Amino acid sequence: MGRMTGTFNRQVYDVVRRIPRGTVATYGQVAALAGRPRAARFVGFALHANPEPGVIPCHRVVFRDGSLAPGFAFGGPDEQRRLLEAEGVAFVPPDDGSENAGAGGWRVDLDRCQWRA
DNA sequence: ACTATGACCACAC
DNA sequence: TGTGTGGCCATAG
Repeated sequence: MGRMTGTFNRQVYDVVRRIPRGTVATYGQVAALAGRPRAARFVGFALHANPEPGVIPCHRVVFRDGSLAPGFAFGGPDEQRRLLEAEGVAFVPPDDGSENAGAGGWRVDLDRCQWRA
């Protein structure tokens, strides 16, 4: 395994690894903890290049809004939501009042489950 | 060696 | 209140 990760990515993975079970962190939050408050965008790419699936809990990283990533790599947003619910993460229905949506409408209750460093 | 692009978020107008 | 744009890491072609 050659060095395929730069300093920033390693910082990101290290932060994500420290997210406690049953809690979630936002991309911006991870970016800030990694030392790049304005690099939330690159956190997404860093996690997409997840070198150790199953080891790095990238499913605990969500949008600032609490919504999940549209193209989750482990089997779709529905799988990510399943993993989070299994850990006891609380979800809230869409503001619209329409709960027919799958994982797209439901969002994580950041008020209660966001990780605080 | 250079260009293009990708799981986002905060701010200006 | 809504829309547009900048930020700036790493990888592939």
